[in-house]
Amino acid sequence: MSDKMLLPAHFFKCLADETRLRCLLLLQRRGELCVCELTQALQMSQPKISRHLALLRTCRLLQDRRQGAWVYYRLHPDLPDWALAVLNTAADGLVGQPMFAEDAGRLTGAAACPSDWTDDEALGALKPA
Amino acid sequence: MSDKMLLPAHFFKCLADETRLRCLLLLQRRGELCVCELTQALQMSQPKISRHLALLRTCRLLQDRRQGAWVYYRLHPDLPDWALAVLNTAADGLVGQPMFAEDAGRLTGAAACPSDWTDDEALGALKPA
DNA sequence: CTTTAATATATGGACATCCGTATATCTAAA
DNA sequence: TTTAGATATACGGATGTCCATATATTAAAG
Repeated sequence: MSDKMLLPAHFFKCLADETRLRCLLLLQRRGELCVCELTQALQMSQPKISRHLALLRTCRLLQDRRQGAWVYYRLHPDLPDWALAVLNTAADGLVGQPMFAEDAGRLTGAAACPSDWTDDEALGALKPA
Repeated sequence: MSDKMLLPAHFFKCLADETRLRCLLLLQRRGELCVCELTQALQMSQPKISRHLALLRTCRLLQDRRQGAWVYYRLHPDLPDWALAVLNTAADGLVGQPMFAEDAGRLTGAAACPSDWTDDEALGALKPA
């Protein structure tokens, strides 16, 4: 859990929890999501989601970006090739399973935070406030 | 841990231990190995290897085959497509890392059990003894 | 039946993980 | 500065994991 290289077994431990796996697969598909969107998609308590996201950030699987009151998470851009390949393969293979499909479905619904911006807008606007 | 469908998070938990991951990747490459070969390749105690293999068999990731005093393990033929795809992707991406390359290297060395048979010979011969 | 080699399991302790609940932090706006 | 919403962390307790050691099982050979 330090700043060392990502060990394969450690990486898989991150995927070995249903909450974390569902977050990661959703982020692999959607690119970037805030905590409240994930909370709504997975229908879990905010502290539970937040705790797992913090774990994934500490392990360098996720990167966070603060924008006002919201914190957006995405897959870490420095993820090793093998890890990204595993995530992509897992997402491709599991996207059809009900649990993950339903998570994605709940995401298209009500969006309480400004998540309908494009990435460029989200990254460029409202920052030099 | 029962006879239910393989849950993704449960599958990844099986990969989340270094010993189990090394066994699985070796089996993905070599097809079939006995306990003593794995013990030698990973340089770990026999009870430790055996315990992890039993876990993987219980979870339906591995299938075992008894041949005389030896027990051979291989990836379970009924593994779901998504699980096999993840294993293949992981093996492709990790085969170059020292730890896994060294495991494979120790396998080519001294073979105490009749592991130099082909699969056909191993499956067909010496059975109606 | 005894021995030996290969493999499996039992036991118990050290440590890690996960969760719900409560509370703290942070930001924007009033 | 107060308020409110979004997010993070602390605290305990229940449960799970991993290991080393010792012992049991199984099969072939003698």
